[in-house]
Amino acid sequence: MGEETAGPRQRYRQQVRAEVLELAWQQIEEAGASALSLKAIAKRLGITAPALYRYYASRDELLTELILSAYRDLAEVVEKAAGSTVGAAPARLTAIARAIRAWALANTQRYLLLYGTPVPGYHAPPEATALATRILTPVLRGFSDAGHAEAAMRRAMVFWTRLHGVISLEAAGHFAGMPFDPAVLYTAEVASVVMLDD
Amino acid sequence: MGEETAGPRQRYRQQVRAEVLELAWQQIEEAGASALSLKAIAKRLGITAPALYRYYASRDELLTELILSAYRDLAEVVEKAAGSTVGAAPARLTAIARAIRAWALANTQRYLLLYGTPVPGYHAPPEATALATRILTPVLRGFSDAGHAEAAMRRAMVFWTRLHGVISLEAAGHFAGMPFDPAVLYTAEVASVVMLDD
DNA sequence: TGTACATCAGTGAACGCGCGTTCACTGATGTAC
DNA sequence: TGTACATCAGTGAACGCGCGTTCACTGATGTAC
Repeated sequence: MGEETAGPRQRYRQQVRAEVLELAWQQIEEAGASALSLKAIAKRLGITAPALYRYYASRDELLTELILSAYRDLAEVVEKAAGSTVGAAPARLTAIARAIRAWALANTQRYLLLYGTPVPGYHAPPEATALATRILTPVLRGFSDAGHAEAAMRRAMVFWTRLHGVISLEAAGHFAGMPFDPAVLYTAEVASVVMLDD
Repeated sequence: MGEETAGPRQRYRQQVRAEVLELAWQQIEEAGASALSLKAIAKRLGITAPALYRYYASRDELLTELILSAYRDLAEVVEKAAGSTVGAAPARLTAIARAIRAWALANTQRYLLLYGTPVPGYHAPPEATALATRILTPVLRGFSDAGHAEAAMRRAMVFWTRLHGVISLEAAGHFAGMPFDPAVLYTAEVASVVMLDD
């Protein structure tokens, strides 16, 4: 009790914590997750490094917070896309796929932090796995209209891997040398799995 | 001229260069590419760090050598798989796909170095792009049996992205929380693109 | 075969850098009476 | 409304660490005569 009536200090705390996250994202977006540095964030905040420890206990805790908030962000995007689309399942799945790609391209490093090469030495908390499945839930629901549970699961996995295949290569810049438009490829891949029947 | 008659010093040089690469791979396989450290390699070689500069001019040059040799390695694997399979194109493509996955799982970090999140601050040389297309060439040839060039190209890209989708998520450990066998999924995905017709 | 010289692998000390993290402290802000 | 006290955000100095890289050097090895 007393937690819901946050005093001015609590409010300030939350605000600075959010600012730290924001600056951390900027830093990651510029140079990748392994370049995340508490000292650099402190400098940009106009604060000395030790002061940061008032808000995050360690670099790992900050990284955890970043990953969880990215998962939550993406989960909301996916759920919103699923919710705002009326009509049949295929249309809903297509909307989800589009939303994911848009989010991934707008937040390249954030996407790679979630689904790319793992940060060496860092182990994600169990909560991350829970959020990852939460993101897949609307997809699973989209496929469960027709067929039994196991078939729906398999198609959800195909949905995930096919989309990730295009997005991750694009986000990592590996399409640079290829004479092919990833957007066109993506649309085709989405259709391939949404229309799939077996 | 005179290059082909390598003296003992030249031979020794090449041998140490190869040893350095080997230790670098071990290091990368253990802690990711961003953990690559000249000092650590030197220590493992039983040599002081400055001595390494006799063999590689900088960390970047070593990284370039690592990336190029990984590309060459994978290219050989793919070409060998393509060459040793007699018969129709689908069988050849399936063999290629199997070889790629086997290589990727045996050399997780090496695969991620080529196709995963790019190393921050490092820019691959143009030669890398050439090797990347060389790897795709047997795939392209496998699809060019039927259809015009552009269609073959598109199917090669689909081959690439679908396989990468499964492999990269598996290599990065993102299948851990999923109730699905990536090997089964991979086989199905390979079949999906090899059998594809449109 | 023996000697003089050139080559060059490897050493040890040192550089400047940025990192995460600790510690004892100051001083402003909020709270209780 | 005014004062005394507690809280706690932020400071500054310092720690140990590992990094890439340079420099002048030593000493073993290969080469030319």
